[in-house]
Amino acid sequence: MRMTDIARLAGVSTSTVSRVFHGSPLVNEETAQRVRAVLNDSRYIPDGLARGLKSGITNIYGLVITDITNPFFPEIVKEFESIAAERSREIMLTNIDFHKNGMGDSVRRLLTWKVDGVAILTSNPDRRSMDDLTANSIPMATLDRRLLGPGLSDIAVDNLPGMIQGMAYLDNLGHKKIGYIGGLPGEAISKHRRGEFIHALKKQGFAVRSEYIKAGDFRISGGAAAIQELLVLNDPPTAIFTANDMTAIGALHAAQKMGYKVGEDISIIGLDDIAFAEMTTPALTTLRLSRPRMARAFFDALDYFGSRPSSIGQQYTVKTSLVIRDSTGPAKVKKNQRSSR
Amino acid sequence: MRMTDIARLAGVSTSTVSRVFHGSPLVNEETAQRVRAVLNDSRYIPDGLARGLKSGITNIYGLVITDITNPFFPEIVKEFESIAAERSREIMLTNIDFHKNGMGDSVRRLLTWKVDGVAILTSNPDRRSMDDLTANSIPMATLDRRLLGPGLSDIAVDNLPGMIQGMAYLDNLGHKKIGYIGGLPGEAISKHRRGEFIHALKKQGFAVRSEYIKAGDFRISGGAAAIQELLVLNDPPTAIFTANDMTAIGALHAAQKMGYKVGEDISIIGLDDIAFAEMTTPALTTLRLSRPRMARAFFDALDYFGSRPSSIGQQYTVKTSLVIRDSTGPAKVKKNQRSSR
DNA sequence: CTGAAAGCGCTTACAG
DNA sequence: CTGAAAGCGCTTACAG
Repeated sequence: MRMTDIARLAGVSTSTVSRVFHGSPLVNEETAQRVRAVLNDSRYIPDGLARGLKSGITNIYGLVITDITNPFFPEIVKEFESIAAERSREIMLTNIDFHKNGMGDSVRRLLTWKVDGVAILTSNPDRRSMDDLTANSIPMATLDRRLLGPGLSDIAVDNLPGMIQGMAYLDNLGHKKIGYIGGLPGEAISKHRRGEFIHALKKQGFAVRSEYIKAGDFRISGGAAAIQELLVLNDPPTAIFTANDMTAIGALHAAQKMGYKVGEDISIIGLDDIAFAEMTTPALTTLRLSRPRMARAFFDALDYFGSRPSSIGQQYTVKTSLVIRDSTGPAKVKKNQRSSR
Repeated sequence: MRMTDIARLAGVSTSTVSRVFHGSPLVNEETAQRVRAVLNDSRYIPDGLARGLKSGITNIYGLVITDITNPFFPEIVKEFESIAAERSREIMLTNIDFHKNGMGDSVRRLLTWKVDGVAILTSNPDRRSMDDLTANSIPMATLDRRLLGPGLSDIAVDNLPGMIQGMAYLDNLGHKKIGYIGGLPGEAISKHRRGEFIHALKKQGFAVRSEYIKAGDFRISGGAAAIQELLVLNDPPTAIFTANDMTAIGALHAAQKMGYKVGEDISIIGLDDIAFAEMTTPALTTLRLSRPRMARAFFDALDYFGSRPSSIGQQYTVKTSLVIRDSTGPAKVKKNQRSSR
């Protein structure tokens, strides 16, 4: 059923149907009611292609994801979709992992569909692709890049509140020697996050010991490798922060394999609070990054540009907070350490 | 840059540009080369809206997901997207969890965008929505419903091979008493899956004991509740199959809380092999359901309809296979049980 | 082998 | 307050 059919049935022009459909006040109430009746009876569904072609607005937002199987992302996607559905927006999903051309292909496809905005959920979006988007006046929202521009907003993660809570909590438990397993060495986000760790460490009056700070890769394997190096030190840390939950989970398992009781012999703190953080044994103490808030920020960021796609974007920030579970506990004074004095 | 501009630059009509762009052989090679040069130089990106409006083909596939945060789905979505990208198809994602109108809104939105097909990744798609899709000649592929029709294919999961392997494996380990924690009682898939369990049980010559078969809900909580009932029996099972990994993980944690050593005192077998199955402690023995194969089947199912959206669909089947990890081990003869004789 | 023309289903100035 | 008309950027018979 096309708008033309509705118009014929209601005895008006398509112009009027279109106005009624979009709730324009420029229509006589009686006429509007008649049209609405026909619209409902026929269960009219508009043609998004025609509407988009004519108006230049598709109400589609593109979502560029690094790797949807990383449990951090589905929760954001879900919330984002939920908000989008409420506002009659669509989501076009592109996963860029394993695509040889990086973001290039994704963006090309998104441009084909004239999306109204793109949420880029990767820490390393490539410059060329972003330029293509800018050239076509398509607004973007990025993750933790902290760079703004025309049609470009950013959603940053502020780990400091959670880190500071975590340090105070560890201090209470008697910990003094705090380690850190970071993200991939090359990435800006890794550097920033490590900075936050050091800042919180100092704030609590803990010593900054460079041998306690290792790089990871945001994955299970990196966490496992790094904690092995830390636990093998002569005077190892008694508690360890990590750059994300995957790293913490890797560290947790590796420590267990080495014979440590996590939460007793060694305390481990994650970051993100993915759903599986409470499924590990012991359940993971972590810094929660609210996924609903992230999703809301991304949506707001894109929505903000509305009809002015080239206005300067805004910086949004989402804070973390400490969630205490069982992978942390009182600092343990090792018996063999005492006896060796 | 529109096609009109390309035509002007190349000194031909838009008809010719269109033909060249789509690789039609009806164009003189010299002309084609000239057009291709302009196409490349200008980095022409077609307008999907205009193309779709005119041709009736969008190359967009809709994906209807129950809950993207259930780790079973992202892996399918990822593979599906990867195949789609290769074939220049788009994915429009709709998550139906928490949407009051169930699939209704999702389908309405998908109809607005004239998607070429819809993959429905939920065990309970509502009839009305499917009828709407059928009425609009939009092909569908469903998950484990085992019903075909015009424009309707199905991807079934065959758990028997994995179940049978699992039974033989348990038999070797000396187990005789095998329990099962199923899915949500109402759903057809739960009934089917339980049937497969019983079939495999008999095939291995194990006794079918109704008190060993409990319902779950495909979630952590259901698995936890059910295993508590099983372990409290006078003569409890020594090994337990589950309807999915989430159920198994819930069971694993609950058993541990009750003081059981999983893999020693009690063996637990999951189903799916989600990524986190190897992250539990102990790592989960499970029946793997290949997600790449599932995704491929869904894509093929939709692709199959091509230009005949109303032809009768096909039944696809994906088999499971046993993956042995640490949540299973030799059957234990309980000391107190022996002494109580 | 190539182009002029119609038309997909809408929206939106414009005229009345 | 309402409608006729143009046009968004393509594709596709049709004619030559």
